[in-house]
Amino acid sequence: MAKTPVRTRRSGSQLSPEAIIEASLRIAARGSQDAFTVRRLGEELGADPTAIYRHFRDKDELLLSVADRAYGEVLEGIPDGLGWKDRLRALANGSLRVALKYPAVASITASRTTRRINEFRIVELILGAVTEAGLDGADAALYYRAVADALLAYVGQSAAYVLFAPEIRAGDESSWAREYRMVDPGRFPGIARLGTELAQVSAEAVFDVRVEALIAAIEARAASLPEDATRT
Amino acid sequence: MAKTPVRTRRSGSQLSPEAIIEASLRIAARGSQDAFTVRRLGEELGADPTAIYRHFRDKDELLLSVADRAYGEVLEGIPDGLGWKDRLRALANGSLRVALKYPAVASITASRTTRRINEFRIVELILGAVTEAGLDGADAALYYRAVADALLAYVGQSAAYVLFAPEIRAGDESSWAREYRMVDPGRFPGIARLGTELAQVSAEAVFDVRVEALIAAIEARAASLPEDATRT
DNA sequence: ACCTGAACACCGTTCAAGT
DNA sequence: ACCTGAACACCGTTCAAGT
Repeated sequence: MAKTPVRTRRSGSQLSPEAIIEASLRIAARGSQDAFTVRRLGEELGADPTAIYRHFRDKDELLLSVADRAYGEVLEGIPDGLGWKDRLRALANGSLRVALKYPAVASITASRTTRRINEFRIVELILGAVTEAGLDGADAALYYRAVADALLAYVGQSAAYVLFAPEIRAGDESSWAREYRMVDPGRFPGIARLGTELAQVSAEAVFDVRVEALIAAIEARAASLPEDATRT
Repeated sequence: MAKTPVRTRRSGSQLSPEAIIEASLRIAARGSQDAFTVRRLGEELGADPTAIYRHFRDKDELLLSVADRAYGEVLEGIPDGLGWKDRLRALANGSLRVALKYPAVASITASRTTRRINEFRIVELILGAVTEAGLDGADAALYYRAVADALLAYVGQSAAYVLFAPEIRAGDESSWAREYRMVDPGRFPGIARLGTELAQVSAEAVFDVRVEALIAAIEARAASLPEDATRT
């Protein structure tokens, strides 16, 4: 029984890069209950697992293409007409949303460059925001990188976390309520005093603090520049 | 030929958790040229690969123990007597240094909790810093989490990056000089205008911006509180 | 031109057998 | 009480063979 393929699309077997990317996203959307492997991909496509090597050099090239498709989903969710701060907030929130939708992709992509069209669009969006904030030249480049790398790191971290096996996650989550509540108050006074508050912090609030810290840093840098920085 | 084990410590084979952790750190310190696998660990110890299961439940439990040992190295590098800002800077710089020393460990630990002694000490250090900055209660807990998660995300991202195969890294690094220089200036004016500056941003400068943004956020939050926040 | 399937060189982990 | 080694259920990828 247990071996019948999910979708039997054999014989014809007309594969294409698009079909493979879409199948990858379907698998990635299943989160921790379905690993994103070449063999699983073959099953999902109703083809031999190695058939994808006819359309992508290796799994890494496929991954970058899939990630760029996910970037496209992020961009679709960002409305027009926002000021630079709200544009960055929309980018951050959208990135987190899409990363949690496809955690297997987001967790691997966190330190990668897709060098594809939607990444270009996101780079342009961030550059536009820091420029609108009043930065230019080396400053704009530096703060662009800080924002881009930080966002990738944040959402990649969140994605990796939801991918952990449930037992591991349960252990990590309960640690504030267990191990951290049993520390010696003499040796760890801060932990003992703030144990309750530490257990109650929400991931959303932490994410907000981190995003707002970046926005404030851009604003502070722009404010520290000489007035004549009103570029043409 | 090619099969002689690196260190033959057989027959006696007196393994211990400490010896296994130290062998793990030696392997992890070899970075991308030597994967941190159970089989490699057996070779390093001059024992059968599966012998470690007599001392650790599974690879994950070993990893957390190894990570906590690495946290100890971070703490050793932080001098006494620093103010809260310099303490956080020393923690950030030390974390990055140790993460790049043992990238295989740091890249996996970025979204984990070791629940071991040195993690407690780092939590206490950060809590002490935000308290000294003037935060308390839910605020202290929230900004603790923002700092801790951000640091883990930053150094984990950096560690994952140096672990990539050289070809992949070369492709990512050259992208600013190649793909990003060939974009259509009409469609991506920001990229076209700042291409040179983007290629020149250093990873250290980006890291600094991110760390200083966190410190400034703590300071701003503390400054926004009513005066009477001079706790007992 | 594209797909198949056996095969290779890897993983982490279990378990019966040794000492 | 601890270590060994065969074995299992996985990985990504190559390549000769099919159509």
